[in-house]
Amino acid sequence: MKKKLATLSDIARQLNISVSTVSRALHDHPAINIKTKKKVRLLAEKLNYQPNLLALNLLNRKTNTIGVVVPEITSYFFSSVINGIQDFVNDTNYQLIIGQSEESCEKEKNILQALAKVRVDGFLISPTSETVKPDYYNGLIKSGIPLVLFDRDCVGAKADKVLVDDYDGAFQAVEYLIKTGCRRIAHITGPSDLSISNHRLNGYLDALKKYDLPKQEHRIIEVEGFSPEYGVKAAKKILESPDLPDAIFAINDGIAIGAMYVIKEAGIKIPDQISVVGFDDEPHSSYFIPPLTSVWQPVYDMGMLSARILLNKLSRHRQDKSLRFELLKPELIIRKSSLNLPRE
Amino acid sequence: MKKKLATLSDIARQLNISVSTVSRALHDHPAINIKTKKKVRLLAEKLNYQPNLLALNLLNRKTNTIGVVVPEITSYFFSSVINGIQDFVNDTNYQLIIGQSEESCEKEKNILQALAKVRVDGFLISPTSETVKPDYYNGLIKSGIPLVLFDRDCVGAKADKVLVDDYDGAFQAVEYLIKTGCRRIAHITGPSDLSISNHRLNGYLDALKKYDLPKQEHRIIEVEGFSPEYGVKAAKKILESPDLPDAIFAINDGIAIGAMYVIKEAGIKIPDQISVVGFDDEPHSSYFIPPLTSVWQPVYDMGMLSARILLNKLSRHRQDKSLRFELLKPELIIRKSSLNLPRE
DNA sequence: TTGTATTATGCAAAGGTTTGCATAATGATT
DNA sequence: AATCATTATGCAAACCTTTGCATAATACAA
Repeated sequence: MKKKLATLSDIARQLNISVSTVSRALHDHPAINIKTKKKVRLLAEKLNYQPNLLALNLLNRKTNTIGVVVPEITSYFFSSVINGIQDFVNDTNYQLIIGQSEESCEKEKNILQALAKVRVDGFLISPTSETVKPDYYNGLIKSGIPLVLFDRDCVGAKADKVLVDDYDGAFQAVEYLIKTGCRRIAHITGPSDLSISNHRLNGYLDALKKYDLPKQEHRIIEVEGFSPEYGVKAAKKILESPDLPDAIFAINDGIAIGAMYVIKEAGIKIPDQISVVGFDDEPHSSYFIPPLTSVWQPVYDMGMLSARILLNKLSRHRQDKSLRFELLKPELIIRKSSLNLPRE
Repeated sequence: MKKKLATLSDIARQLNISVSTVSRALHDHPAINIKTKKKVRLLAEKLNYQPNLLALNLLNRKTNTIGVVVPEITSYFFSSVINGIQDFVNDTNYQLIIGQSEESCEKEKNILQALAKVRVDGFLISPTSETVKPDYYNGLIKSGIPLVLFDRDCVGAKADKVLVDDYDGAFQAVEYLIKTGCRRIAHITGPSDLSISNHRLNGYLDALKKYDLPKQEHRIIEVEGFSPEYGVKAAKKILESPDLPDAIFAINDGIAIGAMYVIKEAGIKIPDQISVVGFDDEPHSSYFIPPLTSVWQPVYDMGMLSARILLNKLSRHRQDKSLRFELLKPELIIRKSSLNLPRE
């Protein structure tokens, strides 16, 4: 049943002319007689001729496909970035192939390998929390496949990078907490190999330092994942201590939401007793009670920009060695899970 | 810099044998001398020979790629289905190309067209809420591209279908509400062209009927979208009326969450005064206070199964005309946004 | 009529692989 | 020595398109 589509030679045969003439006619080549062109176009239309992209791929040694590899697609964060990528790519004739590394370095490598095998023209990658060495990335780059890293950094990778200024976002959040009178600010941080964890942690620490607040080890809790259940765990640990914090700055909204749940269940008032601030500003977050204060990130723009940089690089065949490093600005969105005015 | 990878003819030249021998040697063809095979394999290894898939695609007239088209990827629901698809496909040598229709029939058509052009071997589609005629789908099928519809139905499409028994899920939810003493149950329904809206609405209506409760038009509110802000709008409308419901069954969790927000802000107690039930059982939903009662759907399995059916179909070259219709069972997850025991 | 310019078309290679068929080379049989 | 069977290899077509170069066909000038 697999209907064979019409090819150039079908048209050529029916019109008793050569394949090359047909090809040129359809491309409006000046050397072709106008009457021939008309005949060819008419028949092509009638036969619903579609150029065979597989043949073109082979000829041009490119697929017009780019590989996107993210830790997971079920999170609002990454799916929104992909959204931005999609929207940019939509206006081009590129297609997206998407892979999930599930935070596994091994798995990431397999995906990259598979996608290199199907000859994607370039990569957009957000490294796993395990990926610490840039070797494999650099191998791909060296073999001629350009690559843009987004959201998460991998130090030493010779790739373009589009990141968010996590340090700044964290600093804003914590400075704001301090200005509203919080003095015992806890931080729930992420996997320590992850660039964003460290940048946010540093932002937190530097904000404390700026206002001469002590760094207190026991107020820094590390979690291994980003979903609410890890927030629940962390918050329970925090509440066990008799020395309660007056604010919690969580590495992301998922964690913050888990924490809020535990805190409210324990009968502690948010924000009167404890302020809570998240990171990501997920759409759901503003429908919690109280709505969650959070650091918004330009996720969609990050996707758009990453795609733009990659496609731009692909379009200039002579590759220039220059690498772009973009640092997008996050923004603190203040809602009711934190105070508006200094406490008492 | 674009390094050219080794080809069969590179190997052949160096070994002074023909390309076909090399090809056969690498495929362990019985007619090839064992010593030749060894030589070839050794050199192939050394040159890091990778078969050029573009050439194979052209030769086999297939790409080992399948197109997935969903209304949006940023929702938990669809991204989880994709997750299931990915996981199934991972163990094969198929790749996924993903498109977003954004609930626009026009856009969906464009995507399908583009993907057909790049010669995907098959489609996994969840139709938009606008897609009412199956013509374009059937066109694709007729042209030889198999197609599996998931989650949302399109009546008349001659495709395999993997759906969830939305009717049953809604019926379960509403029957449970009735059994816990609710008598004035409102329903927030979705776009009326959408199969899932109708099935859930019918489940709601039939449950009422079974318990001799009247269908009350003013308790049925239609929304055009699935995110919380639509739930807010709908709930406001419901609260305007003096005749408050004692339960709200929302078409999905997003709507339910928006509604809960408004209800709680209005100082109405959940579930004491109004029970709220959603649909989808998103991970966030259990961290609201009160945690949301919701109808869980086997999203991941739906993805897995859809992919399995499609790949199965692709593997048997003689296509059989038989179409599968799978109806997966949802499950009511009772939490604290609804009563456990009959009221009063 | 011959030569030159102009215009329109075709040939063939390239891109990399697989595979049916033909053939070369070897060994065995009579 | 001649014939046959066996084993190993190569040729060429097919998948479909683009494009440099050659050539055919026509018109025009000398």
